Amino acid sequence: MPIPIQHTFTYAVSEEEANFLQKGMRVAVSFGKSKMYTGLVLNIHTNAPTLYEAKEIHQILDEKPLVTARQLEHWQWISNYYMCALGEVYRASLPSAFLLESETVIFKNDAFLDSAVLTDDEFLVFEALQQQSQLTIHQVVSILGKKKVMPIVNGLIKKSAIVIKEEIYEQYKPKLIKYIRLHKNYTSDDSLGNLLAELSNAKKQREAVLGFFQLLTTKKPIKAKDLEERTGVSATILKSLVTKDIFEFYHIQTDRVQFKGETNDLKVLNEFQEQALADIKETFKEKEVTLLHGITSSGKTEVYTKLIQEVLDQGKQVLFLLPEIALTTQIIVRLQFYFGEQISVFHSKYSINERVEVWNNVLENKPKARIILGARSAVFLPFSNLGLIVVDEEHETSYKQFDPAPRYNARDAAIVLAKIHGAKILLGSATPSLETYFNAQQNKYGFVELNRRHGNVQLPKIELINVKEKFKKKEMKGHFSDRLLALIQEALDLKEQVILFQNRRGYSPVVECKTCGVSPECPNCDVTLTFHKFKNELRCHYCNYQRAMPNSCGACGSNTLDTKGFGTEQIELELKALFPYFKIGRMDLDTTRGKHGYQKIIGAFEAKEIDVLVGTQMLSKGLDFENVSLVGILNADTMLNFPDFRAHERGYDMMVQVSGRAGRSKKQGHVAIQTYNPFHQILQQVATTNYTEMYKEQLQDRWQYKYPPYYRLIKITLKHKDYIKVDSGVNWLFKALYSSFGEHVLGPTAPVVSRIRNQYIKNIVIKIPPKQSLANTKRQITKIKNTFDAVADFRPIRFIIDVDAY
DNA sequence: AGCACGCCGACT
DNA sequence: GTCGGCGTGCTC
Repeated sequence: MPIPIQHTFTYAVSEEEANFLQKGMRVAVSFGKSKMYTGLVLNIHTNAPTLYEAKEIHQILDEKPLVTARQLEHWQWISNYYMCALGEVYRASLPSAFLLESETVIFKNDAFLDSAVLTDDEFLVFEALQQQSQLTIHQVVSILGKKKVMPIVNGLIKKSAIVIKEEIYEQYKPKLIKYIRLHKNYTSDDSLGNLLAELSNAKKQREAVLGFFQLLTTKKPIKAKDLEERTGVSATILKSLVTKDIFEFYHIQTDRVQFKGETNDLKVLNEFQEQALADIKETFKEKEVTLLHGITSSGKTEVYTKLIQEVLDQGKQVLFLLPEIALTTQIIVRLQFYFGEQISVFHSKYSINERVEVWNNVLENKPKARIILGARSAVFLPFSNLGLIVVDEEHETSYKQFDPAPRYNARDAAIVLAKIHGAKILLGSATPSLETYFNAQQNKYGFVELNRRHGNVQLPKIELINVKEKFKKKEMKGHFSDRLLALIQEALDLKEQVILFQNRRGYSPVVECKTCGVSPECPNCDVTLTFHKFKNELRCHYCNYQRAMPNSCGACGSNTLDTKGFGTEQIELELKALFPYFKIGRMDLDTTRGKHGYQKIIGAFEAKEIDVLVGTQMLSKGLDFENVSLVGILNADTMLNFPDFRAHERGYDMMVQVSGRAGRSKKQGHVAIQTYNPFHQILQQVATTNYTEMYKEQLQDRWQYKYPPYYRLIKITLKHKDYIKVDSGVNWLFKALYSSFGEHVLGPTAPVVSRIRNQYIKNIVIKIPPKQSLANTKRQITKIKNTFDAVADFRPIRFIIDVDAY
C-alpha cells in the first residue's frame, strides 16, 4: 500500500485472477473502513492467513506489470538502507496519476420520499441532492459548514434517503489531437463537384473544404487546428460541416512532450577528451563505478555523449542524472542537439500527465525514451535494460532528498540501480564530493581525470580582496570594494558581462529596531522574518507566514525600524545606483518563480540584454555564458562559516563552480572574491584551484572529528508542538542510544531553527565507525525506536530517521 | 497516512 | 446540551 506502514497486506483473489495477476501490477483494494487504495502486487501465493480473513481485491488495474522486478528489488534496497517503509518508496516512485484514491460519493435514493423524518442538517444535504445528482463528502462539508459530517451522512443512510459509493477516478488523460477527414460519403472525386455546389451559398464552408483539399496534397493526416489556421475558418464552421456529414473528426493519441528539431553529429573530441574516454572504458572493464574528475569547462559533456552513443548502439537505455535546477538549462538543449528525440526529460516541473507518459515510454523501451534526462526521482523509472548511468555534478547536495521519506541520495541509489541492471555508472564533477573521491582513491571506483580546459582556455585568474582592510582604508562603497567596482567598470567598458554572486546563507535582510534592537519574529517558527522590499512585507522562509512591513517597532513602539544584512535585492539596488547606464538583473528564488521564470532571466542574459547579473548559488549550476569575463563573490565568508562538517568542502565547491563561469570562450576570465579573511586555507585553495590539497586537508579533519567518509552518520529528529514532550523524549532516546553506541551518539541538540510551524525540533546524530556493521546498527536503532513508540507519552512525537544525513 | 471511536473542555 | 479538539488503535 502507498502509505507509511511497515507491513504488507494480504488480499484474496480468485484462481482466475491469480492466473492473470503478476508482480508489479496495481490493484484497487478497499483498506480500512471505507477507503480505497491502489495496492501494488508484491507476491502471489496460496498461504491463506489464519489470524484474519483476507479481503477480496476490488479490481485489477493493469493489463501487464507497471513496475518491474528490478524496480521492486531497488525499492527494497532503498527501504532497507534508508530505514523507511516500502510503501513510502512506492508512493515516491509512481507518478501520482497512477495512485488512484477513492472518494466517497453520495447519491440520493429515488424511492425515498418522506423528507419529514429528516433532521435539519440531513434535509440540507437531501435538498442539495435534488439539484445535483451526486455529492462528494467534501461538498457536504461546505454545504453544512461544519467539519463533522459523517454522522449526518450515516443518519441519511440509515433512513435510506441516500446511498454512497466509493468512486475512483483515472487521473491520467491521454492527450488527443483532433484530426479531420472527409465523411465516407464523399471519398470519390465525382461527388466533390456536388459537394462544392451544395455549399455554393455557404462561403466560409466552401473555403474550408477547398483549404482541406489544398492541405491534402501536401500531407495526409490533417489536424483540425492546421485547417483552421490555413483557411482562417473557425472551429464552429468545421463543426457544422461535421454535422452535415461532410467532414468527420477523429482523434489520435499523442505524447505531450515532443522534440522537434534537427539532430547533429557528435563533436569530435580533442586529444584529452579522447584519452579520458579511453580511460573510462578501460576502468569499466573492472569497475562498476568510475569518477570523472574534470575541471570546469573541460568538456565533460562531450565525453558523456560519446559514451552514451556507444551504449545506445548496443541497444541499451541510458539514465543521465542532473541536479534539479540544472535541468532547466542549456544541458538539455545540448544533449538534444545530438540525440534529439531519443531523449525524454523527467523532473518535478513536469505535469503528472507528462510523467505518466515518460514512465510508459521507459517501461515499453520506446525509441524516444532511450535516454532519460532527469533529476533524482528519475532513478525510480521502470528501466528494462539500462546500460549506463551518468551522474553529472555528482557532489551536488540536491541529490539527497531531505523531507518526505524516502530520504535517499540519488547518486547512491543510482549506483545500486546500476548494479541491479549490470550497468556501468559514471560520476562526473569538477569538485567531487569527498566520499566519492575517497572511494576512487581507495580503488573502489575507477578514476579518470580531465584537467585541460576546452579550447585550451586558461583557468580564470582568481583574486582575493581583503574587505577588512578596505573598510579600514574607507575604500568600500556599500558592499563593494573599490577594486571590485573597478573590475566591473573595466568589464562593462569592454562590453563584457559580469556575474555577481551572493550566497543564500548570507541572504537575510533582517529588520531591526535601532532603539531597542529587537527584530520581528515569526509567530510559528524560531526565526526572524525576512524583509522583501519588492512587496514591502515580512516573510518567514520556513512556513510562508507573511505580513505587511510594520511602521513601528512591535516591542518599543518607536519608528526606528531599519533593514540590515544584505541580500541579492539590496545588491541589485546598490548596483543600479552605481551603474545607472547599465542593465542589472537579479536571479534568486523570488525572480525565478513559475515554469519559465528561470529561462527568461537566463535567456535575457544570454541575449546580452543584461550586463550584470546578481544571483544566488543557482547561478553556478551548469550554465555557460560566452561573454562573461568577470565573476565577483561578494562575501565569501558566509559560505565558510556555518555549522556543518561539510561547510569548507561546500564552500570550496561553490566558489570553484562559480569561478568556472568566468571566461569560458577565448579570453582568460577574472574572479574577484571579497573576504574578511583572505588567509583562510579554503580561500587559498580556491585561489589556486588546488582540489587535491583541499581534499587531503579536509580528509584529515574528517578522520580526526569522526565524519564521513570514515564514519557513517544517521540523524534522528524528533518533532512535537509541546517543548517539554520533545525534550523528555529526546533525553530518553539519547540514554537508550548511548547505552548501545556510547560516545558515538551526539546530542541532543536543537537545530539552528529550533521551531518550525509551531513544532519544536531536537536532533541526535549517531556516528558509525568504519568497522561497525551498518545493518546491525540499523537493527538496533529500529529496536530502540520500537521501545520509544511503546511509551504512551512519546508516541505522539514525530520520529524521523535520516541515513547518510548529508 | 487516514480514519473512526471515545473522552473532554467550551460555546450557542 | 452539542461541537470540535485530541489521544488511541487499526488497517489484510
